[in-house]
Amino acid sequence: MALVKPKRADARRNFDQIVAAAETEIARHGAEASLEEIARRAGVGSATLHRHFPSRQALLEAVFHDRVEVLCAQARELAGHPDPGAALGGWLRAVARYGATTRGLARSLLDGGRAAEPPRDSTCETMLVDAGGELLRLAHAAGSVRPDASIVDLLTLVNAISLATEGGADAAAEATRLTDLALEGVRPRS
Amino acid sequence: MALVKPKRADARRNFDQIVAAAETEIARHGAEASLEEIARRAGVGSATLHRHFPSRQALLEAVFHDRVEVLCAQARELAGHPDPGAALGGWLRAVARYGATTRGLARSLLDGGRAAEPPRDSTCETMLVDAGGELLRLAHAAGSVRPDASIVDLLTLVNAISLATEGGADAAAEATRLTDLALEGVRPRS
DNA sequence: CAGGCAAGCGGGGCGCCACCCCGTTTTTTG
DNA sequence: CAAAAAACGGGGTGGCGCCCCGCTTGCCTG
Repeated sequence: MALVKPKRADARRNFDQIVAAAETEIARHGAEASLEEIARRAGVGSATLHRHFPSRQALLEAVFHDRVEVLCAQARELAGHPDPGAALGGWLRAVARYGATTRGLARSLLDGGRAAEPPRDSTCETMLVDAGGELLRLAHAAGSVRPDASIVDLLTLVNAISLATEGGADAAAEATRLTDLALEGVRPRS
Repeated sequence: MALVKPKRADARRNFDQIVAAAETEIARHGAEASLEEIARRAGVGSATLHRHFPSRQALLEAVFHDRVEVLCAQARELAGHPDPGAALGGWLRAVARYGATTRGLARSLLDGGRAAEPPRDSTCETMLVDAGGELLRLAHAAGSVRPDASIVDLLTLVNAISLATEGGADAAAEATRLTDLALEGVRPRS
């Protein structure tokens, strides 16, 4: 929470240019976009890219941080909703839709979960876990969610759906439909 | 259905050796294993590998064909089960477990679904769709599955779960748990 | 405002990979 | 057994991720 180590002006400029270039390049070619190409489009040597982002995952986190923050803000907003079960469901649907339509995001979150590296705080994954955890807590209290469902389970499920539907025709609709299926269950309600 | 074009003896031998090498190499390094390394271990030039398998997907299909066939056989067996809903559920759980514990399989099925290439029949995906479709038909008839759930939906869901849990500690248990969650629904049963 | 120094830069090299060309070898066939 | 057909594989090409190291640039102090 302390202020970040101040960077030199050119370093910050390059950092931003790399993130911007990565954003368009990942949107075009997915999470496996060429780092060399990103550096080229950012007008930067490839060594500079690797210095700022020691791993592909680090770059992905930087690219998607803002978008994930938006989802977290939505979660905080929904926390005031009168029906906690509906709030949680709605948020999970939103997460699924977001992941399915934003190329690379789902893959990024998946790898983030398995990172062998120092699980630095404030990763996209922990942000979502924290924001969603509160919604789940409320839903649990209201008895509208199975008690054995954890937030990590739910996010894994939703993220898996994003991953599987990403890139298909009308990925948003597909992701929403599958999320509905998983939330309501495959067996018909009595 | 007709007999396949007879191959030369050495061609068949190399084919088999490549598949065997790919099997161990994919088990070790996942679906993105190095094709060069596979060729090397098979004692074959890389050109030979590319001649037999024009795409990575083609190789994956060859490697996993037998294992998928086993799953399909299980489905046919379960078709005689007295409770069609339980039969379908059990089979989907089995598919999830299989995909989560067999490195590369889930990825292979996912890419297979989005293949831009000639969707040749008898792919792993169509095999599973056919075998599972029969189970779903029976379950639908018995009213133990939501009518709007298609077999493609269910397999996509289950495969997504495999993909997300693959590689984690105790992937089988995790995959089974998430599949349960999706089948029963996140909302508690009344 | 000037000078020194550390922080940052990026060209270029290394090792690995997918994919393909084409002269050579092996198998089949009549 | 010889010629045609089929398959083989060494080696080339282009691209990539990653890193080393001599050079440049911005910053901070006096």
